[in-house]
Amino acid sequence: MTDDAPGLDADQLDAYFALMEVGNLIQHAVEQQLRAEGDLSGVQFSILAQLSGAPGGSARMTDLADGVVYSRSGLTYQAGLLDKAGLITRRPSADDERSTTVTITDAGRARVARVLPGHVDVVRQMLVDPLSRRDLGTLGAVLIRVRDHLRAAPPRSAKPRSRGGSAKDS
Amino acid sequence: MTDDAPGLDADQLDAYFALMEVGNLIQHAVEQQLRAEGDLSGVQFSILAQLSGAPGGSARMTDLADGVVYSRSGLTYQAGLLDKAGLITRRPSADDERSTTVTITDAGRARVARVLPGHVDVVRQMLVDPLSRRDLGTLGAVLIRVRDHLRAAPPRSAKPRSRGGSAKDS
DNA sequence: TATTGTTATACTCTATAACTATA
DNA sequence: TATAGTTATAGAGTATAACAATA
Repeated sequence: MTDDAPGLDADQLDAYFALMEVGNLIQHAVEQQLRAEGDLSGVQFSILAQLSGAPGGSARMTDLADGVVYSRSGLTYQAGLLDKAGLITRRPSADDERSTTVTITDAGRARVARVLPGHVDVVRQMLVDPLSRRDLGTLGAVLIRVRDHLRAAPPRSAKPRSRGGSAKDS
Repeated sequence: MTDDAPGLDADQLDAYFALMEVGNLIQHAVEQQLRAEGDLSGVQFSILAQLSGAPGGSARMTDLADGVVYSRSGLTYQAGLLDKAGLITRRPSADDERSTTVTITDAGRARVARVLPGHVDVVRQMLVDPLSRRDLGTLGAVLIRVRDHLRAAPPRSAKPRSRGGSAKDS
């Protein structure tokens, strides 16, 4: 239907703009809270949170990169900061010496625990409270569908690395 | 109900994480497109788009700041770049000499027109296509409700400036 | 005195390319 | 040769505080 339309209709644009504005406002508020209460950036918190949920509190750099999008060097930079702060440790992986296994420390878990209440508070105030439980459920369901779609179709064309794969067209 | 709950339940967290991830992925893609096709950052595009829709293609710096969130100095910086590029003009406001009236130029409008198709394309691919029209409508409606809520209750506590207002408690 | 905007400055973050080491 | 990660470096962007000018 929307195949050769030069633009999007009003509803579609509204949804897009609202999504971006809401996302930015929440992100901004969350980053302020994380910085104030835990001296963490949003990215750093994401890394720690991801490790918290991982088996053994560990993951390889590559796994983390998949969840944080950023460039590898950017991840190395952030991991360096977290390491220096004693919130994670890094060591060569056991099975593959090329890999680095990142592990969250007790201090790291404590830091997450420290900022989590405030973090949750911000999310609740900005996103959860203004919606009925039912609407929030709907929102989540729809967004998860979008997310899965986006994960399945990564930055087509980008990623000179990591995608490697089958069809080398040169 | 969720009054003294220490955390959010799984559904609520899912919605939050999905929102942030989708927002970040789209923003990232959009910024790449804007940079590649129009040599614009996302913020710069926002400013130009806002001016495009304003009467006379003009707005005061303060009006722009309200729509872009960032600090005033950040806005001045971005406006400086747009000015240097010939995409906007700045001059003291007629009615209030303190204010700066920013106006989009023909070149500015042309630049917006140039990047818009690709911009719309990205949004369609990432957000519109994977959803039914109905789901997208629902998504938009819910997010708009959240957005209005957030706009009504600005960064409570923040903004030493601009909020001025009634109750000076000192 | 309050408000609008700019400037100076310091800092954080991200990306690109070159490089090392292991598979 | 391909993959995992780091390093060096450069550039963009943001925020804070001090400042100038008008209301």
